[in-house]
Formats: sequence, C-alpha cells, structure tokens
Amino acid sequence: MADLVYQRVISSLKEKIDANVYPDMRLPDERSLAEQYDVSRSSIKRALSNMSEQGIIFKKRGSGTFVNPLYLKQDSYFNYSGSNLGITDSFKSNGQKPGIKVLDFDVIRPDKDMQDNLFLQASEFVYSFKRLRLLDDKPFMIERGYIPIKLAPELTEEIASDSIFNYVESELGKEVNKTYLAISAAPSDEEGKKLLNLKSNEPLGIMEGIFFLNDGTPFEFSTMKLHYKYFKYDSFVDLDNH
Amino acid sequence: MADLVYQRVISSLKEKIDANVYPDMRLPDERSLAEQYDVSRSSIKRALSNMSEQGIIFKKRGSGTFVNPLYLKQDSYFNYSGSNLGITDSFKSNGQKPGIKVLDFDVIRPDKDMQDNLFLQASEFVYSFKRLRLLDDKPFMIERGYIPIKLAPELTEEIASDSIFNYVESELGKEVNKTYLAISAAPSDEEGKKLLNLKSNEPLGIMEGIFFLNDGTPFEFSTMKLHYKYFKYDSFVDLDNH
DNA sequence: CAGTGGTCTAGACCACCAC
DNA sequence: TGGTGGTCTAGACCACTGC
Repeated sequence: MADLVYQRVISSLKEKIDANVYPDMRLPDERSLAEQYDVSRSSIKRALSNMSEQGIIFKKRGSGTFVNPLYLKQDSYFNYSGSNLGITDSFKSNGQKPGIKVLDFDVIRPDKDMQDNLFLQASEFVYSFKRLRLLDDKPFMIERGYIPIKLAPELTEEIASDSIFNYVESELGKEVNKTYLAISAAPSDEEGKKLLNLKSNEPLGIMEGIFFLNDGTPFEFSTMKLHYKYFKYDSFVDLDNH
Repeated sequence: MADLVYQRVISSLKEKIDANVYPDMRLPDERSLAEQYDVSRSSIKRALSNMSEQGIIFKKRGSGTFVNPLYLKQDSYFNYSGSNLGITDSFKSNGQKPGIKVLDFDVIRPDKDMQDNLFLQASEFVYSFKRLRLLDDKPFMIERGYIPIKLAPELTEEIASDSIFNYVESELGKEVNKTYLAISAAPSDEEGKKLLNLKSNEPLGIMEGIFFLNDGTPFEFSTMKLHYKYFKYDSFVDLDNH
C-alpha cells in the first residue's frame, strides 16, 4: 500500500496530525519536510496537494501550510466524495442488512450510446441486468447495469446477486476505483412506485454513470434509481482548477 | 488566468475535444503533446491530470489518454468540469440570463448546529437571507444562506441581490474556493410549489453545504432547493483516496 | 519489443506574505 | 527582505499494454 513515496508521506502526516504533533495547526514548510523525509520537494508537494484536495489541510502561499480545523473535529463532513452511499457494490449499510435481488440478466448487443460509454465495437456484447437492492429486506434502489462480456467473461446471475465489484477484485485481480456520476432527481415512475413503494408525490434520486477499472478501462455503465429517503450524496469540491 | 502553461494546455485541449478534433476519442501521447505545445512533459501531465480529475478524460497506462464519452453529453448546471464558474454564485447559465431576487435579509443568532457548521461562538451573529434565483426570469432555485457578520461586516441586501462571492473577492480580497455539499431529493413543499411552480408530484433537488474561504474559514452555510429539471450534478470520484 | 502513462528527482525562478 | 508555496523544466527509471 505505502510503497509509493507520496503515499508514505500522506500516511505519516495524517498520523502526526491526528496525534496532535502540530498543536499550532501549522505544518513544517515543504523544504524542511523534504529533508525530514529524505525525498524531493516535488514529492512533498504531491502529498500536500493530495491532502489539500481531501480537505485535510490548506495551503497559503507566502504563509505556510495549515491543518483544517474542521478536519480535526471529525465531523461527518469529511466523508469525502460519495463515500456515504452508493458508489460501490457495497453500500454503507449503517448496521442494516443489505440484500440484492436480480430481476433480469441477459446478454445483448450495445446500442450506439452504450458503445461510446463503454468504448466498445458494435460487434461486442454486454451483460444487461436489473437488480433490486434492499436494506433489512426493504427495497431502496433499482439498478440497471451493463458490463462488457469481455471484461467479465464468467459473470453469472449468481455473482450478480452478490457483489460484482468484489468478484472483479478477488477473481479477476482488477479493481474498480473511479466513477463518473451524473446525479439528478425525477418524479416517481411506474417501476419506482411498484418496486420501491413510492407514493406519486415521492421522487426518485437518479445516479447514472460509468465505473472505471484501475487501469482506466470503462467497466460498467449503470443507472441507479433510488428511493429519495435513501438518496444522499456527499461531495467535497475544489472550486479552483476550474 | 491563461497565463499559466498548464491552463493554456487545458483550454486548448478542451477546445479541441469540443471541436471533435479527436473523433476516435484518443488524445496524442504525452510526449507528442509536450512537443506540440513546446512545453515540458511535466506540464502536459499536470494539465491532463487536472482534466482527468474533472472527468473530461481518463488515462490508461500503457494504452493512452481518452475522452470521457459522458463529458461530451453533459448539460449540467452544476458541473465543475466545463466552466470556470462551477458551484458559486454564478451558475452556469447556458446562455440564459440569470437573476436574483432577495426575499428576506436579517441578522440572527445561530443555533447550535449553525455554530458548529460555521465554527462560531454562541455570542456571534450571522446574516440570514433567502434568495430566489432565476434564469430568463423563470425561477429555478430557492436559497437560504447564513454568513457570519464578522466575515462580511458590510454585507447588504443590495450586495446579496448580486453576487456575494464576487463581492468577497473584489472587496474583501478573499476567495471562496472550496465547498462541502450534501445532495439529496425531496417531494415538493409549499414553498417550492409556490415559488418554483412545481406540481405536487414534482420533486425538489436539495443541495446543502458549507463554502470555505481559501484560508479554510467556513464562510457560508447554504441550503439550496432546486426545481428538479434544473437539478443535475456531475461528479468524478476517485474511490481510492479513502 | 516499442509505446504508453506513472513516479520521482534536482533545481531554477516566480508570486505572495509578514516583518 | 527572508521565507513560503506555485510553476516549470529536463530527464531518469518503472509498470503496463499490445503487437
């Protein structure tokens, strides 16, 4: 895990921050850190830049680098982007028992859009499946997923009734570690009313996106319709860089 | 803004992507780009890395760099990929004329939650204001905001009817550059039906969050209720960083 | 094997801040 | 003015892909 220089630095600095090694909330300057860790300043910068994106520290040009006081308060506000819910197969369940019911499972030809989304040729096939997800036997999400068969040739309905991403990790030696999500809301549709027990004034939360493997390959295109009470998405956004 | 090398590269590459200069969705390799732009490979890497974080492209080690197909289709109001506006006072308006109507404007004592959110003592006051945002004179969002008076002592209703963040930047010499957002959805309430012309089966998109200054100070706590048709949020998530 | 992106280094110079 | 973070360079070497 920590075989990369900047990751080692991040881990170490986090530990020190947590252990209150910097009671004045100020970190040593970058050049000193480079010397302390015996690495280049560039690597220190990479580590600090990463931590800044995570909201752990703030950098002030000309002044120094400081710990974000809210980070120390360990509020629920630093659950970094999307970690609250729904990004992976394993939804954070808050002690509730998660379940999955596969509603259909087929192999189809992708249409043009799907070919674009998953970087496929017209001749390649994809799995298409619909799953109902439950917490304590109560349905909260309908999911339609598409996965190229070449990326998971042995995928079965049984695997889909468990965690597909865990399967990818343990059996295929790959990892799903990035996702591009488009988030929106819509009035409940027939399916939502029927499967999620929504009243007609109660909405659906919609998450649509592509999941990527760690080598950058688009692995799954997924449309998730959530019961609005289970729909919450946290995001920490850096407005610079844009 | 475009006086920085990597920002020039980003702008240029974005334009080329939008102009479909790469119909096979593949960008030139980093070394070629460095040569083309007559900059170092490090600067190209910085530009591409930034674009990758924004979800515009994704990189495949050993294979190349590719355009994210979902980026080309996006039409979000809250994307922080396509513009330098992002989730600030200035919503991306797609050519529509934005407007702001201040519905109320007061100074109040923060309750316990607000004290925590804005890092305040019980004795400190905050501005509380409600704003209706419009596009081409059509209301699309109701916003309730709270700002500590000590952070913007001269704030007025008139400033609030324009861009508060622009005021902070130009008059106070600070910058709002980070935000934590919690995103959800809810059935339309009375206010939403009345001010946003929602039918009772049509939902609200909810964005609640804290905006930070560049020194890490929490500047504003805001609750935004959006007409669901204007509610779309794009997010590119790295599942590793935790 | 050639080509691609990933990591890391060493150092130059710039922009900003506080004294 | 001295110290800080920000930008940029030039290049070495590694890890992975695909023929």
